[in-house]
Amino acid sequence: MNNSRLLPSSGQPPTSCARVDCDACDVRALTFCGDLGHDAMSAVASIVSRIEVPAHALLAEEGEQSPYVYNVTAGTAKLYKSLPDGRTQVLGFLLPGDFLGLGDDRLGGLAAESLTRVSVCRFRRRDFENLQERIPVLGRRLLSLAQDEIARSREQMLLLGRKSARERLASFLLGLYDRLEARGEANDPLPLPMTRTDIGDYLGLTIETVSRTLAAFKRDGIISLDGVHAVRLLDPERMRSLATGDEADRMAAC
Amino acid sequence: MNNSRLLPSSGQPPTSCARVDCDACDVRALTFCGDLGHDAMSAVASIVSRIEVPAHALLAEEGEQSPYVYNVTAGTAKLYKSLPDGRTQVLGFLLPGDFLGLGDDRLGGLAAESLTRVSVCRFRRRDFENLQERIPVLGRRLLSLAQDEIARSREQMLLLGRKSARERLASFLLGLYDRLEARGEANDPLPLPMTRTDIGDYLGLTIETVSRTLAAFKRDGIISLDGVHAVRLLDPERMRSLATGDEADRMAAC
DNA sequence: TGATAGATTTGATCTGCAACAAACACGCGG
DNA sequence: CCGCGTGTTTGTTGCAGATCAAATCTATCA
Repeated sequence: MNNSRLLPSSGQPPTSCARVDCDACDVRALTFCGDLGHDAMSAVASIVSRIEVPAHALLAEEGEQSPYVYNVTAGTAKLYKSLPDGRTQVLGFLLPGDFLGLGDDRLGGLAAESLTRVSVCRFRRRDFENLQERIPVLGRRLLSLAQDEIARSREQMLLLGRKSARERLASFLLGLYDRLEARGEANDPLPLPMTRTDIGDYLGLTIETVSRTLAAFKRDGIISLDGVHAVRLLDPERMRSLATGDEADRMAAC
Repeated sequence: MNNSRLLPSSGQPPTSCARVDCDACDVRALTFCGDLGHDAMSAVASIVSRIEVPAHALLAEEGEQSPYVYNVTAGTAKLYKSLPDGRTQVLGFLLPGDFLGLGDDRLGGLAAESLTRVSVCRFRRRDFENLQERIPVLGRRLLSLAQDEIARSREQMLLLGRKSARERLASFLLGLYDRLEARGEANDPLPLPMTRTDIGDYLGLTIETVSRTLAAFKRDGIISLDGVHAVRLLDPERMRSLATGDEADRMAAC
């Protein structure tokens, strides 16, 4: 069913392995490297590999601990888990600046797949854990990232357990909008690199419901579709009230 | 709607504040205190208060950062988040040995309420964070707990997004069963200190569906009910295959 | 440019669970 | 021991979203 290529986990990296220039990195502030001093940074730089990953490649597989952890610097990836019969839940989308490697070594683990061409900083998990021992601030930074992740997961549990399809879509679009905003990336035509299937699997809906709900938003003048992989939020604040359930769909018949 | 009493957050503790004897603590191994040396332990002991909390008291409220973090040593509590119109999602149940304070200071935060009488070790958040700075192993231990939490949350997202009502109930019962097992606590008549409403809000179902599904399990001979607040899992392995969706309900009509 | 396969949209129908309703159990205080 | 309130079970009905089906769009490549 999933015919993605798995990245070779050893040997030469798929593409280039240029010398790493962390000073020029524009997602540093978003991840664990942000507030490291010069010595810590060179320790990090000494164990990193810059890798270019093609679209639709597996970065990690379910059921086995990935020997690597990653920091995404460009592109988009998805994290997901599946049931034996194929039902799958997308747990989140990784954007530039996001870290992959927290909690994915527990229980059944999770799978990670690039949706677009993706650039990552790759670390051997062992090396990375050693570094944590030696650089206390790194551990603290990771704990902070882990807490963000926990808070985000809880918000998503509320969505999956209690929100309607409209509220789910609104939350999703707005969440992406805000995350890109925070990164200083373009979000006015909001890019949607994932398929409708990915969106449905993220929101606990079917692709048909995703499609119909987007069509309804368009009819209601809340969004405009710019092809299949881009949306414009015509009224972000209206969208925000839809997402939180404030708006009890008062103006359905306008 | 929720008329629980909020614990006084200052002044004298609700009940006793006996001198703390961490050596005698039987949940130490389960939480962050587990592998601390003698010095670290006395540093922890110097900032802890042992508190007895009555049933149905709020330990933390949504929308504001609790000035405390807690370690549960006895009893059960629930964590939850709500939407403005009252729909609520229970995020988890705290059992003895569970830590409360990871990620609850982010975003809208969450509420925590005791279901039974609960004993906790309470720490002023500030004190606790200072301690983290001074005792590196503490931070590492918390990061590990945070990663467990992330993995558990992901499993729950899969449940909420993709599992049927039967699978959800089976997962819930089995999860509680296994957690009590891991703590060396009684689980054969499996105690259910929470209400059907709590279970429904945890699983993204209504109380009626919870009740009907339990009744169906009973008819199918998978469980027996021991009053309303205790269940016996008559065939844990059957339950396990139900929970993971392996069992495509092949034997419904027996 | 045209053929082809996969993705998306749209339509029709079905169903699992929600919503509403009412009977029932049980714990607690008088 | 009774009466009351809250929580639970059971019955009935309705609907949001799933499922099944088919038309349309889009991307890719010869």
